[in-house]
Amino acid sequence: MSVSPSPRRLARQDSKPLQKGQQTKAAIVDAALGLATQIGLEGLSIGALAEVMQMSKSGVFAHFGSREELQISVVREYHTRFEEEVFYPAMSFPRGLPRLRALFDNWMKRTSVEIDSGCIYISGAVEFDDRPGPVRDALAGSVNTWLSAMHRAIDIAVEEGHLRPDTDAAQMGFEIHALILALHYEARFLRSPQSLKRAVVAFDGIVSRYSPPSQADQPSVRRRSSKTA
Amino acid sequence: MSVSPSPRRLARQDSKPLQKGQQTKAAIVDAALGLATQIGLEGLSIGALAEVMQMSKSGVFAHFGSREELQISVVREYHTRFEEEVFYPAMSFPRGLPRLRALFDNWMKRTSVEIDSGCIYISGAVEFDDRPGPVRDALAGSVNTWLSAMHRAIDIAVEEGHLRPDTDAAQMGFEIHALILALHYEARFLRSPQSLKRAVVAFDGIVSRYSPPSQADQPSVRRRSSKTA
DNA sequence: GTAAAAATAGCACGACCGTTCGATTTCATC
DNA sequence: GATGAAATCGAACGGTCGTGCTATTTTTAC
Repeated sequence: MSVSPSPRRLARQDSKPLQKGQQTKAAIVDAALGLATQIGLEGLSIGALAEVMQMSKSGVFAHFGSREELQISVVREYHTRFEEEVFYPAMSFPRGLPRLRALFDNWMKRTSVEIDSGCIYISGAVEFDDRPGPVRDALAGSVNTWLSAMHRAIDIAVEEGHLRPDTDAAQMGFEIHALILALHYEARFLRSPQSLKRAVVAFDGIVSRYSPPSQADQPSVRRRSSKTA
Repeated sequence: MSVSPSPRRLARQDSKPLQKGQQTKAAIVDAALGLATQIGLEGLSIGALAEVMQMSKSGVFAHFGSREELQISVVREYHTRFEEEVFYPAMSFPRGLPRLRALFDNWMKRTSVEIDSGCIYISGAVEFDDRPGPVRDALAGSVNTWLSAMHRAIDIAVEEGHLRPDTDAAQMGFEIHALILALHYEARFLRSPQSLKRAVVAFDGIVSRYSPPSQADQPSVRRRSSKTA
């Protein structure tokens, strides 16, 4: 947690004054997220987490009451950061294609370029696709929220005339999602250095396929603001 | 193993006659593969495997000598079946686009339609992307072999004139691979029933983008043998 | 400063893990 | 059927796991 959740904030309103413990809980979740992005939500163990935090196992455990609750906290924290680093920054871009492209760019960076790479939306999907329960629900809920946001961005691009009027947002979203998954796979597992470039090229291909026929036959080159020029 | 490895076969040539044990070892690997496709290679435990096989833990263990060797055996078995069910059947299709499409169709079915779905090339990639060792090597080797085979199919389609001469096989392979990953993700984790259709539509989109300009502007509809007609 | 409350530590439990080893059973071969 | 080898079992070891208890320390509130 770079920005502390300001423990004093909730001192008002009732008798629960949000003590110091909440602060260390946030620190624990932060460390847990770091571990989870490397070894997965299932690989996350309270013992290892306690060692990183230099605390006792039971001290860590007491903050959550169960391992499952810890995992859910991690998913929620990841959701928050994903919003902050991928979604909100893209919202300041102009409606339509520029915004959609910003979403994709941020998503790519978040997923496989950053130091602590490894996306728990991807690893978690593999770990929990056969395991029902609250962790899976939290995971799927976050992913669906994010995918819906992307669909909305596509719809806006259609409204703005940047994409064909008959564009199926779910279909195009599927194809964009696919690129992120392939980027994650080939960059992280196969260690193919070309994959980032491949994802960008493929994204341009998708966009050109959904572009209205009025535009050039091959608008596949990058055009961030060339439309206004 | 539906077809037994014929224990008598090696009775010649030297003193190792390939006893009955090899047969049960094959049965163990078969059961292990079933477990691994559901809970992953990492989730595979010798105890659970022994229970399925109705054997003692040590009886199972003795066939492999280590858990890692068991995992590698599972990867090799999966590789063999993947070849048999995806690669070889497609080889009987005509060179070029029909064969490439057959590869994709078989791959789709294998990956997310069959009963025991869950592809260890996908789950394994997530589990071992940060964990070096022989299991990871075996996994990456198999995947690379398969991806290379697909690249060759693309190159053949170029030779046959079914795709543009400047087609980058690695790029197009990346995009096709992406569709399989998205299909696995959305069908298996998000349980979206539309995903198979989306993958097919997206594949047609990719093919049309790499099709030579001589063909129609929108050859995105299925055309298995319409070219000859 | 003192007392209540919250946070943390220490310890132990039962369960499962991979692995080892010696005993025992099953098999292949003469 | 006897014999040696191969396959399998049973029990145990050290380890880690999540979790539940009871102290003890630290923080908060008056």
